[in-house]
Amino acid sequence: MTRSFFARDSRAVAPDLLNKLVVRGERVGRIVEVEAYCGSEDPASHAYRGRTPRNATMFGPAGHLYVYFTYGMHFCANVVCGTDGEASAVLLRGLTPVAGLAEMRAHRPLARSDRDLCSGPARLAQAFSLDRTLDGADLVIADRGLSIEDDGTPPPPAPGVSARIGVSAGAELPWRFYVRGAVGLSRKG
DNA sequence: ACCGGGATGTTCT
DNA sequence: GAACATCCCGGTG
Repeated sequence: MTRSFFARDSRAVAPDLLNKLVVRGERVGRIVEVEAYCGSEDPASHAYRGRTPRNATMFGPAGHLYVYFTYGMHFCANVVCGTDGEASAVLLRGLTPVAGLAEMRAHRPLARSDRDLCSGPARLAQAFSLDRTLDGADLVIADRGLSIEDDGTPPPPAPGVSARIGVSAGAELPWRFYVRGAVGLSRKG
């Protein structure tokens, strides 16, 4: 994808990311669920209370990956959006496994089925081996072998929209977007 | 199928 | 010292 694709408000980028591909070597997944986080205007965003060492990548230029560690054991991955200094991002929450499933399984030994390889933000991070070493990777130039690609499949004309999952502050904001009925959603829908 | 609780440690108050 | 953009397992129905 181009830099300008990401350099918009995360609430605009999020639905446009649906049906795009996450590519890392043999591993490929189609994006079916995302959430937008909007910097200073969003109480659920890590950037709400300003810049810290942890969220520094969010404040940088668009098109880079922001990876954070949570619950003492999980990584989650965001795509940085907006303009430099703005701190808006899109959380990747669910992918349909497309290729490289054997490699994904190897990194997700506890997954009950292939449907669960990438059906959640920490699950897909595990399946694609996304950790701290990927924080800041430039997705536009396939930095560290990771990129987001367009295979010509358009986003759904009418995506599912709901409140974001697992947040307390800003719980009412409808900034989760998903492909209805897709394999790899973090919840049935 | 659905629900409840424990794991585990970084980050910020 | 509390909260945390979660996951997994084992219980029950």
